[in-house]
Amino acid sequence: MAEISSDVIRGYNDIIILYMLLNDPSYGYEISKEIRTLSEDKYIIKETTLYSAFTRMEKNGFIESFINEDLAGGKKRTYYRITPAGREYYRAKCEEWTLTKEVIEKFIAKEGVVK
Amino acid sequence: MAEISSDVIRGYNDIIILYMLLNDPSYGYEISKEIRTLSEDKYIIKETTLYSAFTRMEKNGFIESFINEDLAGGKKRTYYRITPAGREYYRAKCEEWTLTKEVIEKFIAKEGVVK
DNA sequence: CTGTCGTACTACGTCTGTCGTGGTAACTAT
DNA sequence: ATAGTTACCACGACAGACGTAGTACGACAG
Repeated sequence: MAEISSDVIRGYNDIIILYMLLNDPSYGYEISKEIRTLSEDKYIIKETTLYSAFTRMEKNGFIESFINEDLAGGKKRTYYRITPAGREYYRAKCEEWTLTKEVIEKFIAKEGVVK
Repeated sequence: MAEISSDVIRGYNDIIILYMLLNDPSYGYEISKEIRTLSEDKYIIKETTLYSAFTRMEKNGFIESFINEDLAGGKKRTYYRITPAGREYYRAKCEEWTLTKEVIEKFIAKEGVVK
C-alpha cells in the first residue's frame, strides 16, 4: 500500500481536521483515528502534526477548545469545536483545492506521453 | 483570480518542473514562463523556488545540467535535462498524486453538508 | 548616451508546517 | 506484573518555499 508523503499532504491537514469538526466537536485521539478510517488507512496523521495544527488553528480563530471533565475516572479531554471563521476558512480551502487540482492535472502526463 | 498558496502546491513543484523537461531540455527562465502559460496564469512559480528545485533535483540525480555557450553575444545559459531516474521519479509522483487526490476528496464536503 | 525593461540567474537568511524523540499519566486486559 | 490503549505535550531539527537583494548583459526609447 502506497503511502502519502508529508510534503504532498502539506497544506491539506487543516481541511482534513476541520472536516472532522463540521458536524460535532471532537478531540485529538478520536480525530486521528477517524482520519485513518475515512482514508482507508491511506493517510495516518502524525500526533505531533495534529496537535500542532490544533494550536495553530485555535490561534487563528478557526477552532475553539473546551475541556470535558465529566469522564469516567475523573479524566479530562480537550475537545475542539469549529468556529464560523473556521467554516469560512474550510470553504475557501476547498475552493482552492478545486483550483489546485485543475492546475496540477495539467502537469500530469497522459499514458504514453512519458516514453 | 484566486491564487494558489505555496503550502498547497508544495510537493508538486518537482513534477511540474519535470513535466516541462519530459520532451526537451530547457532552462529556468523559459520553464517559469511555460508554467505560467500552461496553468493559464493560475500558478506563477517563484524564481528562488525554481532554482533551488533545480539544485535539489540535480543533487538527487533527477536532472542534469549543461551549459549552452553558443548563444548570440557570447551569453551562457544553464539547461537541464531529465534523467531516467527523473522519469521514474516523475512517474511515481504522478501515481502518488492520484492516491492523494482520492484521499483529500474524502475530506471535501459536498454542497449542503456544510450548513 | 542614459535609463528602463527583459533576460538569466545566484546568494543569503527567514519562516512555517511536519516530524522524530521522548515523556507523562491513567485505565484495561492478560 | 506488565503490556497495550487512550490522550496529550514539549522540544528541537529539517526541508521547501519565499523575500530581498544583487549581478550582468542586450535591446530599445527618448
